[in-house]
This record gives sequence, C-alpha cells and structure tokens, in this order.
Amino acid sequence: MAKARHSRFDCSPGCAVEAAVGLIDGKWKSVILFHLLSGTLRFNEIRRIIANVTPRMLTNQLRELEEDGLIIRTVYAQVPPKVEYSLSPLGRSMEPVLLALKGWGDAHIGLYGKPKGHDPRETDVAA
Amino acid sequence: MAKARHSRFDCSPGCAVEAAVGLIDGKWKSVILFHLLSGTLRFNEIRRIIANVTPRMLTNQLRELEEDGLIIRTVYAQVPPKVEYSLSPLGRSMEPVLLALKGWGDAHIGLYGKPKGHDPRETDVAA
DNA sequence: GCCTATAGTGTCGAAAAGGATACCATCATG
DNA sequence: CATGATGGTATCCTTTTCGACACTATAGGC
Repeated sequence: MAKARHSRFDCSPGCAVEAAVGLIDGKWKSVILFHLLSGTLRFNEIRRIIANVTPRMLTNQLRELEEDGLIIRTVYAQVPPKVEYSLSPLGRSMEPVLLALKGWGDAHIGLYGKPKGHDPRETDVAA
Repeated sequence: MAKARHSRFDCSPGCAVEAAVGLIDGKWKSVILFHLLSGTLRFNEIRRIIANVTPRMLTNQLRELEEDGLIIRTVYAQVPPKVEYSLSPLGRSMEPVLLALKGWGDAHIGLYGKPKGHDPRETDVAA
C-alpha cells in the first residue's frame, strides 16, 4: 500500500532535498535506478545483478518506483512471462543525482560503507 | 586482494550509490546538511528552521552525521550552553550531491511530495 | 510425468525508525 | 523565588521496513 511519505510538509528550502531523497531511499531503490541508467532490465536480471535482494523486496521497491513515476514496467503477454523495467523520462532526469551519488561514494566510501575521511571521533571543544 | 568476505559490499557498481544514500537517509539528515551548507548553526537554530523535528530526533540525526564524519560539533564551555554544528570537509564534499538533489526536487516535485511528470497510472502492455 | 524457467505473491515475525511527552542542570534576570 | 534560555535525556509506544521461507501458474523440453 502506498505509504504516506512526505504527504504533508511545510516546505522550508531544503524540503525539496528531503522529498527527492524520499524517492530514492529504501534499501535498494537507488541501486536499481543506477543500474537502469545503463538500459532496460528484466526482473531476474536485476535480481542477479543485485545479489541478496529477495523477490519480495525487489517487487516492492519496483512497485514504489513505478508509483512515483520513475520507472516504466512493460509486460509482454507470453509464457514464460517477460517483464521489462526501464527508466521513465522522470527517472532519467535523476541521472545527475545518481551520478553525483556514485561519484561521491567512489571518492569517499571505504569497503565497509563508512566514509574514509579522518577520524571523526573527537569532538571539538572551544573556549 | 584483501577483499573481506562479501558482506553486502562485494559490490557491483551501484553499491557506492547505496552507501552514499545510506549516509543521508533518515528523516532529517539531508535537510540538516543542506542548511549547514549556508554556514554554522546552533542546535536550537536548526530546530527552528526545521519545524516539527523533535529534540530527540534532532540529537539522534546530528549524532549519526557526526559519527559518519560529515559534520563537526563544537561545544563552548559556557552557560547557558552553546553548541555549534558545521560541515566537515567531508560534509562539504557532499555539496554537489545536495545541490543535485535540491535542483531535482525543485524541478520535479509538486507541493505534495509526489513527482510531477506524466501520469504513471497505466502500465504499458506490449505484445 | 517431471524438471526448468519466469515473475511474481503471501504470511510471519524481528528489528529499526520515528514520534510524544516529560524531564534535567545551569546561570542571569526581575 | 520564579522564569526563561540552552542543549540536550529518558521513557514509552506506534509505525515502517526488511528478511526468510514457502508457494503459484504456465508452457516447453526430455
């Protein structure tokens, strides 16, 4: 069922940022979109590319992306079934965002998902 | 290569995307970062800017951002307390990402947090 | 008759995230 | 003495998210 994400929000500047993030959060959405940048994919292709995603979750995330108008789902009436997912124009317009994220991640993230930077564990104390 | 056993990060390209998103998800993080782009802010300033955030959540999100090395917390030893939050260099390096998100949001998001774009109500069915 | 493949669905339950509300210590001011 | 300001905590509770696992229909091939 549709979640009431961001349903009502008194928008200060920055709200747009949160709303945009809201569309690509969820455990797998950003990755799905990123891979769709390279072209159309079928359900099981995505499953194979993104190891460890369960079919339930994948369906779930794809449906939400579709609801938000970011991807297009095309069903071919044949057996065995064939369903293709591709970016909508709106989804394609996310490209700069996705590339920015990818670029940032490649530059700053170690293999464990934590940022590289220097040790952040000390708090500055000023007079 | 010392590639530690694949947790979830034996990653296909796109993993960096997910990791980057992981740092700015959470209900308020992206908005906090966005506002810090304009300069240092105190706890209650952020509270006032982002209406509807409870102190508990704000503390929570700020601590996580600090742990991830994106922001710096500076405590002034005085009464009443004064604590300033500012972007670390790592946090500042998020600027392109945040601006991309903001730009996308401004361009594509209506007042209800749903993307504008065309109507995704119907699913394409192909032969 | 059995196995394979596709694209899912259904149910269960644990865990995480988020929200409401109340409370704390300190000092200056009136 | 009471009030206000600051930067938080503590406790409780509800909602949302996520993962495991089992299960389905159809058709073709062996």
